Amino acid sequence: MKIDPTSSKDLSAQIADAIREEIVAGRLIVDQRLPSESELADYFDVSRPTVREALKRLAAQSLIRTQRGATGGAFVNRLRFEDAYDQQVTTASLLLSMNAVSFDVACEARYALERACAPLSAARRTPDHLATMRAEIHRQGQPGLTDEAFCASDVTFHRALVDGAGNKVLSYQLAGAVEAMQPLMNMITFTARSREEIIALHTKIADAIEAGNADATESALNALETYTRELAHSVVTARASKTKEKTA
Amino acid sequence: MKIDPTSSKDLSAQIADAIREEIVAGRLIVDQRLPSESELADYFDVSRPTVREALKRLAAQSLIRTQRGATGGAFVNRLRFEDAYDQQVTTASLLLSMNAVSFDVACEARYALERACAPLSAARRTPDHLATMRAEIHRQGQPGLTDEAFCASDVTFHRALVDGAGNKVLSYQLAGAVEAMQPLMNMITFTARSREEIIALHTKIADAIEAGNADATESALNALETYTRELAHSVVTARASKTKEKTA
DNA sequence: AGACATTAAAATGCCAGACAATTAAAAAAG
DNA sequence: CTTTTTTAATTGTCTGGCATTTTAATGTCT
Repeated sequence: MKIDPTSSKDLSAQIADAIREEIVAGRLIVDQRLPSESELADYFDVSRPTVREALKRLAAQSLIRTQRGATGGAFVNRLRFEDAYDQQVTTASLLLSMNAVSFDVACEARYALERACAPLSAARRTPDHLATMRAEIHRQGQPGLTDEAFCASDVTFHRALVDGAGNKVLSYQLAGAVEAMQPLMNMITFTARSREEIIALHTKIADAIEAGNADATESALNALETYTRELAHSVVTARASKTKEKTA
Repeated sequence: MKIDPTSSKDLSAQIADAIREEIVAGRLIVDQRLPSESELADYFDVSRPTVREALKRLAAQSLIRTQRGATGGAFVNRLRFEDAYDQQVTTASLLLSMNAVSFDVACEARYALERACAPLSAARRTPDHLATMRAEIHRQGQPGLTDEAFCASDVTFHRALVDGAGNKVLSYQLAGAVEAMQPLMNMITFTARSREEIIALHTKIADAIEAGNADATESALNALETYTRELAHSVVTARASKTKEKTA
């Protein structure tokens, strides 16, 4: 575990990299205590603030947790799926918004991933997952529901579908894709008319899942993808013509 | 943008959260300069080291970059797919190793995701992608190839398959799943015999992709998944009986 | 006036030392 | 033996400073 004082990188970044490497390689294991900040400062021959900056970097990635007091210190953190979700969602959202990812590309990715879950979910979903899906469909049909609430319900519905596959790794991977889409989805304000259609397609999906029919689930998802993309295009077209009107 | 000095959380964590929120909400945009460390310290009524710890947290997530000198400072960073890959791979690897995710679960997720790319890749892959796949298959057939090199080549092959879909979001999501599997795959040391079979299946996949045949690609991937899992089981069983022998 | 060297200013990077807050263990008191 | 007090270790935070880097401004010479 060494650092290079002549490198162009920050010392704190180098120290963080060195410790991260130890964790990834398994030489520092879960719940193991790191040396105290003073000891690390001595070891790397830097000051305590510099060590602290390095530890904060690791903490930002949930790789360590710190505890105060006599038996306190920095401990290797067991990275939980729940912790990773948030980071995944934040990262995926920013990737989409900062790289001008088009609605089509994001939508295609999302439904491709979701279709990957469909057969598993049709086979394994518990009554709980199905109940969640039905409940959200019901909520989506209620009049007076705001666009934001409709979108949130949509996310919950799709997450239930994904979680129904009963594979935590899949759920983790999909969380980012589904939730990061929400801001983009919000650009399409759901009219009463399009909600009706979406609810019908959601019902089709839930029925297929309930029947354990993988093919039907997949084709229902296909229909939903097609409809969503058409909707987006019509919104974009409508906006474009409106802009033209104004500039004319 | 406020912090609560009575909160149990670190001040630096609160400040990082506050700034992150500004970035995610789009109130701080790409390449915008943040106030200097001293100004932030004044604003949040904390010391400069505390502000610095907060900024290092954000830097660890690639949300900001810093620059020294007269016109330097912290700038909102454009999160690139390449930057996100590494974090995604690290996070996914640790999730698998720290949560005792079984080979079966990880394998299932990986191939489910990969099948999601298959139809798109069959339709859109460029000659480049195909050439990469063929080259890796050839490499895998060479005698004297180490297990590590074979695994690395396997990863490259599958990444070419995924990238062939021509969807950056999909590639990003799958990078973690595919690469994080490598340590688990390494547990199955590939014998000369199993390599033969895997190469045959890889060839089947490449042929299907070249022919633009989505169904054939999918079934070839299915065959590969089945074979991989059988291989893993046989290895586990063999190890178990060996252990029994020793203890007996 | 223009080119080059010097200086100044602003910002981050880093350090030393200190004190506060927290926590658990050790010691003392009952 | 139980409860209370003390002590020690550790992280959290602050103050103040110096080093380094980079740009802009200034001055100087041709």
